[in-house]
Amino acid sequence: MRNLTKRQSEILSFIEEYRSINGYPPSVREIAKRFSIKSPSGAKKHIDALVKKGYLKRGKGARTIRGERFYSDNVRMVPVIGKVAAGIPILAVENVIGEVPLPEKLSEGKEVFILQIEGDSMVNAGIENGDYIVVKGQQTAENGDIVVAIIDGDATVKRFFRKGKTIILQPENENMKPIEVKRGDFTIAGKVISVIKMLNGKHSIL
Amino acid sequence: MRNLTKRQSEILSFIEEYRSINGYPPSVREIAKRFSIKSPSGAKKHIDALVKKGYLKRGKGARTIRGERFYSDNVRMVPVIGKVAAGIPILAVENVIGEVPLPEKLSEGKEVFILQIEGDSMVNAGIENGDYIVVKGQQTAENGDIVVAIIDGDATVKRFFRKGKTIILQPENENMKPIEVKRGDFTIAGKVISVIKMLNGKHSIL
DNA sequence: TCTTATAGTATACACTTGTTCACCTATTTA
DNA sequence: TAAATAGGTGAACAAGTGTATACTATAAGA
Repeated sequence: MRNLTKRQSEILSFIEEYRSINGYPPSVREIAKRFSIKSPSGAKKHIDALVKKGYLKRGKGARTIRGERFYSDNVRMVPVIGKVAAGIPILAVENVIGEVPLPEKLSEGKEVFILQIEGDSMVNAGIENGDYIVVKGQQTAENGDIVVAIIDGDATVKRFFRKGKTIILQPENENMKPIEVKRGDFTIAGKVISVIKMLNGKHSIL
Repeated sequence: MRNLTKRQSEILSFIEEYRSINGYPPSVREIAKRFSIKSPSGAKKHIDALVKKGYLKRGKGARTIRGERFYSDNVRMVPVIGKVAAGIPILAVENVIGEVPLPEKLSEGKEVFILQIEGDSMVNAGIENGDYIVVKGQQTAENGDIVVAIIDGDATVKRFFRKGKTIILQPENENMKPIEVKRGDFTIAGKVISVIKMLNGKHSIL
């Protein structure tokens, strides 16, 4: 990546901003208009320079300016689950207290939901009381995965291990002991794919 | 939002996917081609239906299809900053490696950006190597805030304290000592408002 | 039965858009 | 000094693109 002139940098910023706001890139003439350049060829020179320096790419046809960076801007609405009521499936509408739009990489797969953590059993994994976890709904897990497990109707977050026929749910807290599950009323609700910590005032994601 | 027909749903998905891959939406004829519709007006009918049902909006000119749910006002595109190059302002385009849409509560204010953490100096605050922090750009801070500080061109994340005239940058790691800053080349880039931990495969938010 | 919505074909047209070419002026570099 | 780079103007043109119109056909509802 070579250095940009002040003008080129301004124009690149405008293209990014325009695209971010509108969802599609500006036309050459719109760029020219924004910078009071009176001829489309004037703006084109800048675009060509930005392409040459590796900041932009061009497709065929109208409005096909493309930033070299990858834009992961698919957004999916993800339900936020409140206190899980006993006997009601975790994703049932009764448990949903809100919805949050999350980007693709934070909401991979289809059955994704958000839970707020109560308790300190996973502090050593960086998951603290009040944090939100993004959970990918699945019924299986591999050794070492952090999972949301339902034991006798109560949801709990632990690290999952299977040793032969017994399943061990391991807290990440030196003051707490692992839970050994022997096929009681036990299901895996999902796997934790990311953690969101709110440090602002209300500590709320909604 | 009214229901979509199977065909309309397919076409909406294609538009979203195309835009996600290319950075700009498809033209009417490209949509027609993809679905072996032999006339542009055939594809246009579907677009009109999707607009009517509230899933798409149209601008003026070529390739100005806009997905309605991507750009609801409670989502804001937030730049992801790569390695901060010396001498270049942290938010300059040269440092930006991508963009991620974040919900309102995760992107409050205007000058918000995302940084990836290098190092373990804040582990006791639940901020670990590889985590992403959402930073609200501001030049001041209050005692106890976790801030991104620039010292001699290097960006560092620490807890901020001011005692009289000296500023103390406190790591959250028992193995590290606090840094005392005496008004050298020191600026605050922003305050950390949330932390995003990626536990999935690639640990990448992009 | 009539109406509406969905889905598609074919043709035509106007406007948007990208691009090229010639020409101009500074500033920087070899 | 000559050459390259950056920045800009103006006119003209070809291709891409959106849209309108007319026509056909099927399925669902009132």
